Amino acid sequence: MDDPFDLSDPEPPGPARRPAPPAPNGHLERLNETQREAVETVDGPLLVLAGAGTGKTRVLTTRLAHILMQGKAHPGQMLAVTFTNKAAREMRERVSMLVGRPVEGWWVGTFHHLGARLLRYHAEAVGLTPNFTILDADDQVRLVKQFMDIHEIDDKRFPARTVSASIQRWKDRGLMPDRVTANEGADLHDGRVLSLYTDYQARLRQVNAADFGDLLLLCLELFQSQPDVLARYQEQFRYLLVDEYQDTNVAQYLWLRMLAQAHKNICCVGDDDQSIYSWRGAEVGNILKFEEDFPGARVVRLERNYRSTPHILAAASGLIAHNEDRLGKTLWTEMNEGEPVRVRGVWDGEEEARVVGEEIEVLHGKGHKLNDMAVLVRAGFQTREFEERLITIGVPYRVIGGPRFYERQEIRDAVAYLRVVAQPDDDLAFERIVNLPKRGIGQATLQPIHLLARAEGISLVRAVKKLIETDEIKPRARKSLADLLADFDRWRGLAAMVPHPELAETVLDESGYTEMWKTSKAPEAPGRLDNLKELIAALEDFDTLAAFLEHVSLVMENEDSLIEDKVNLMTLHGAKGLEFDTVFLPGWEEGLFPHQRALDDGGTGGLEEERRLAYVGLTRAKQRAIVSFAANRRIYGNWQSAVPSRFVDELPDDHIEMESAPGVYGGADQGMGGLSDSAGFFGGTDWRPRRRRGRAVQLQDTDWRVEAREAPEGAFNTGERIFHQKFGYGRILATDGDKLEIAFEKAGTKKVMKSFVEAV
DNA sequence: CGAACTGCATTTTTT
DNA sequence: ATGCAGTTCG
Repeated sequence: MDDPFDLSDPEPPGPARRPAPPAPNGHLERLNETQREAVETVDGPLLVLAGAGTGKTRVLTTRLAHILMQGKAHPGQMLAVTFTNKAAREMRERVSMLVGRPVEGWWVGTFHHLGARLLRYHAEAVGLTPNFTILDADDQVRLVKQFMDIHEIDDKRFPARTVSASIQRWKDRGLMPDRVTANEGADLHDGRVLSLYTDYQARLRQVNAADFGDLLLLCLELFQSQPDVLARYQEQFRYLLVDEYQDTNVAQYLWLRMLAQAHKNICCVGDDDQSIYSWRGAEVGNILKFEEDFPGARVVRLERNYRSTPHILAAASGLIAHNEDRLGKTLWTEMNEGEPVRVRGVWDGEEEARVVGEEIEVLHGKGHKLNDMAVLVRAGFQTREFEERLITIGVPYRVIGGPRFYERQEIRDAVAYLRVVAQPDDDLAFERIVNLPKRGIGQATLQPIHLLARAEGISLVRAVKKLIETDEIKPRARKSLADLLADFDRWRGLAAMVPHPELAETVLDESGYTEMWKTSKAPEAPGRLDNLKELIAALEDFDTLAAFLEHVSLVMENEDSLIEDKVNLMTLHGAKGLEFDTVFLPGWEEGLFPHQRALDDGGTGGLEEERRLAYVGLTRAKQRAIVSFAANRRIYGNWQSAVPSRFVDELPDDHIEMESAPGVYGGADQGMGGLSDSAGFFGGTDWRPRRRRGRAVQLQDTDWRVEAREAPEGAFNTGERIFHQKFGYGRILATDGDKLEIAFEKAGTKKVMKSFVEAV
């Protein structure tokens, strides 16, 4: 597909080539009334409000298949846009499945992917060449950093990360530097951030690069400056489909609106109650005002839920009803009642993890798959406690959303080498590897190069070329640089001769990069070498080096095979779009969830977004949801008492069941005294959840009184040998308030509550 | 130029 | 507690 306007499908259009329909409308029969309406309302703007678990993906894919099979459009005339590559891939697969053969030539992908594709065809029109580099978040920050000093930005108050984020936010709103109002620009460090943005943008052009925001913004620029180009795409895209519309930002909205103008067949699918990304520029407003933006729009609500039990659904609905800013939906289901959502107070994070671990073991023992269970936390660091616990009890788990393959240092280094070869003016890549492995090129050498590059508006590599002719650089460094440039040239020559995986291997070897890790005695060095091998292997999957590099910038993803049976640990954000039989929702405490930070700088809106997060969490559960909160939590190394989240109180009583921690441990009297005066969390020994006055609490007070264990208070001395129910025998290393640091014979050194320890 | 030290912040994340 | 980044010293 080199011609952007080439609409041809591999096969000629027309009824003759339509796939032999297994049953013409067979796909529609598996849909309910409203789903069917959403699928069949093909012409004109359509907003599908798809509540959690209402079969959104099925509607989406069936709709696309329907359009194709009705012969309304051929693939090249359809554009379907998603946020993640995973979603795009799924859509591609499922539509092909429905149609009964691979669908080729349609525009499916992420906003950025499609934006990049358009820009490659029209790069010159926006001041780039077609092989422009796509900068990832890390590159952006480093580029910003280079301008910090020139603009005299106080990096205490405005670190490069923050400045970069501000630029991103402007871009999210479709604002190039000249469009940011003076007023608003002045707000940020007297306009210094804005002027940096101007320079940053100019620099991107100079080095033939685009950041993520540009992939959309430059499209907008293109469409504005070349109406004929826009017109041809408008004509081409007869049917547009947008997934997760509540997550779109202004730039994406503008992009869509422009492209949809001719045929106005745009279908946006989303759920305002699941909008949890405002902090990265998403505008819930887009979904709230769809009907204004596209006059005559139909709105279809998908409200029948196929995922969760009535109790779970009711709990989630009751919670989200506390939000004001919503379109409103009423989810219902025909499933059997199921279990109420369980809500459990525990003493501290450790107990929380232990109790979750026990529950997992019990369920697993009853034949439930670990894959069907998930622990969803508010913040990444919270997974640690659960990981430790799961390791101790030997339950396999995976953490979803950890560091990704292409974000690893060695991979980024290697990719930088490839970028330097493929994109000669790629400054960021050049800087990354210029002294890696060590070539004796430090700040002193780099500075004049930067100055020249800046002064003449040329790339660093070009500046180096000029400077090594002079004696401005010390001989040693000059030699190094000259050698390096010679290497670059040689590699570029080689690029035409050998397949790119081989080229990559050569580059990494000859540059000394591989050698660097081979000789490294760092414990992680062998792993890094393995990763480099994996990278070379990954190159085989691409036709060209350029294709690979685009993939690296745009498609950084984790693929953890779901083949092995493991418990899933992830953040609530990471869980959106997923579902599990059993969902654990720990850490429901004020300050942690809702997160203090969201409250502080998000105000009411921030709170509502947190509540939507809670809603997302609950609605991930098919069979069981277990919410928990701890009375004490260690935050940044020190213990703090905690108050249960307001969200706990917002769960409707009829659909929850308050529990004490099961098992012999459980809260217990011990240490309660120290707590009751601070947080008022429990009312003395007779602990009962706060503020749940007089309502139908399932368990009686007596149930809350957990069997007290004979905990020999204060009887422990350093060096003493003890026994712990879970960790076994050990020796006390130190005492720390209610806790003891103990060297266990099997489990290693841990801090445990005094109350769980018995003298031997 | 590189290694050690000190200080500081520490939500969420895709592309 | 911990990690990262910037600074300082060898």
